[in-house]
Formats: sequence, C-alpha cells, structure tokens
Amino acid sequence: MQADHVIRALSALAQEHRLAAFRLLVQAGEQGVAAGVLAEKLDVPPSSMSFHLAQLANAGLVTHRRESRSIIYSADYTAMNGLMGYLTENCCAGMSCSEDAACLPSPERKTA
Amino acid sequence: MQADHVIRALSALAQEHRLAAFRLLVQAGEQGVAAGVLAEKLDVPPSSMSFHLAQLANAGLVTHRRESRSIIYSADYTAMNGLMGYLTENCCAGMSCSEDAACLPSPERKTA
DNA sequence: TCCATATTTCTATATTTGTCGAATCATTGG
DNA sequence: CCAATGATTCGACAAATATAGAAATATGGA
Repeated sequence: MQADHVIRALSALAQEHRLAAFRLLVQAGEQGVAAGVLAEKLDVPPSSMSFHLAQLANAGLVTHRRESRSIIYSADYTAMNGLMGYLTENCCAGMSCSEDAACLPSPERKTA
Repeated sequence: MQADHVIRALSALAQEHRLAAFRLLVQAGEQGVAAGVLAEKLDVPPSSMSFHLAQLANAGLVTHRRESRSIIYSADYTAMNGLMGYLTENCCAGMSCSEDAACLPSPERKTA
C-alpha cells in the first residue's frame, strides 16, 4: 500500500460520520448494512450518507452490493489490514504488531 | 482514546506533507528533527511546515522542544499507540494485534 | 546592541470538504 | 405500466483546510 492510497484511507476515516459508519460495518461483518439503515442509525440524511459511503468506497475501505432495492455496504478487512500494516511499518518505531496479527474478517463470529 | 480525539489524529495524518513528516519523526526517534530540517527535506516553505506541525501537535501526535534556535519535533509513540489501539479495537473485527504489540519508542536504537 | 538564524503568527487566497433538498435512477409489487 | 421504496446524483452554499509571502518573535554570536 502506497502513501497516496494510505492518505485516502485516512481521510476517509477522519470524519465523524464515516468513522461511525465504518465501525458499524466492521461490527456487522460480512453480511453488511444497507445504506438507509446506516443513515438512520447515524441520523444523517440519505444524500449525505451516500456522499460519505462513496468516500469510504473510493478509499477502498468498503464494498457494496445491491440486494433488491437496498444497497448493502460491508467493510473491506483486507483494505483495513493494508492500512494498519502501513501504519505499523511506517509510523511505529519498527516492530510492533507481528506478521500474523491482523484485522480478521469476523470469521466464525455471528454475534455482531 | 475517544472518537473525537481519534478523528483529529486521523485528520492530522491524512495529508501528504504531514504523513511524510510524521514518518520522518518516527524514524528519527527520541532525538527528533528540527522544523527547518523537515521543511527542507519535504520541500515545503517554512510557514507551511509550521502549519502542518501545529496540526500534528494539536492532534497530540508530536511534541516539540526548543533547542537553541531550533524547535525540535518528535513523534509521540504513546499517542500513536492509542490511535492504533482504537483502530484495532473498533475498526477491525474484534481481535488482532495482541496486548503487548505496540508502537515502541525506538528504545535502544541509534541508527536513525 | 546589532545582525543573522530558526520559527512562528498573520493575512489573504485558492481549494477541498461537508451539508442537504430536489431531481433522478433502479427495483419491486400491484 | 404505475406507484412506492431505497438509494444516488446534482446543485448550491457554508465551512474547513492548504498554501505561502510578509511581518513578528526568540535565540545566539560578534
């Protein structure tokens, strides 16, 4: 992951509503959350939510799929891992989180 | 570390020059780097560099001390750890970097 | 004290970002 | 095909951010 991409990811997360949305998506796991649900939960008008989700998508942090009338967003754990990797490698003093430590795609979890 | 603070930290890093500066500061370790040196290395006018360093300082990611005529900036590893901690806990799927994994303050290193 | 160096603050300006209603597009059910 | 639902795009505007020269503020040396 290169600096340019990292900056987009950081910018994407550096905003109240987007950080909150991303957190919800991470909690939701693979199944994801519909745009409208996010808008409602975060108390943000649909058009604004759409704007923010587009930014997250542009940064590669989320993916989306249509499901009937809804568009379901889900967190992209690989991208998040990439970001974390960059930060630990470049913005921490050398070592830290080991190779195998990573953002896991909520594998067998079903709680949230 | 709470969301509000996290957002300021992310915003601080979400900028080309600031990310680059922070990386240099992390590499430099405890001894830090003078504002002017950063400005020169990044090819940014002093006033602009000052602006960016103020943002990093405001986000708590760097500290500064005067040393003769220079003002030396250094990365605050504790703050960076806090940020990483928040991200792993809230933006990754549950577990990942274990408790002991962290951004170390370049302990006995002297290379850079 | 006077000058040079190192930085910051001030000021103005250009650019980017966030907001949100209205209009538009896609999908489903009747 | 038409209406209803869920979401995005458009457009206008407000607010925050980035840039950088000029002026102001420390510090150290002659």
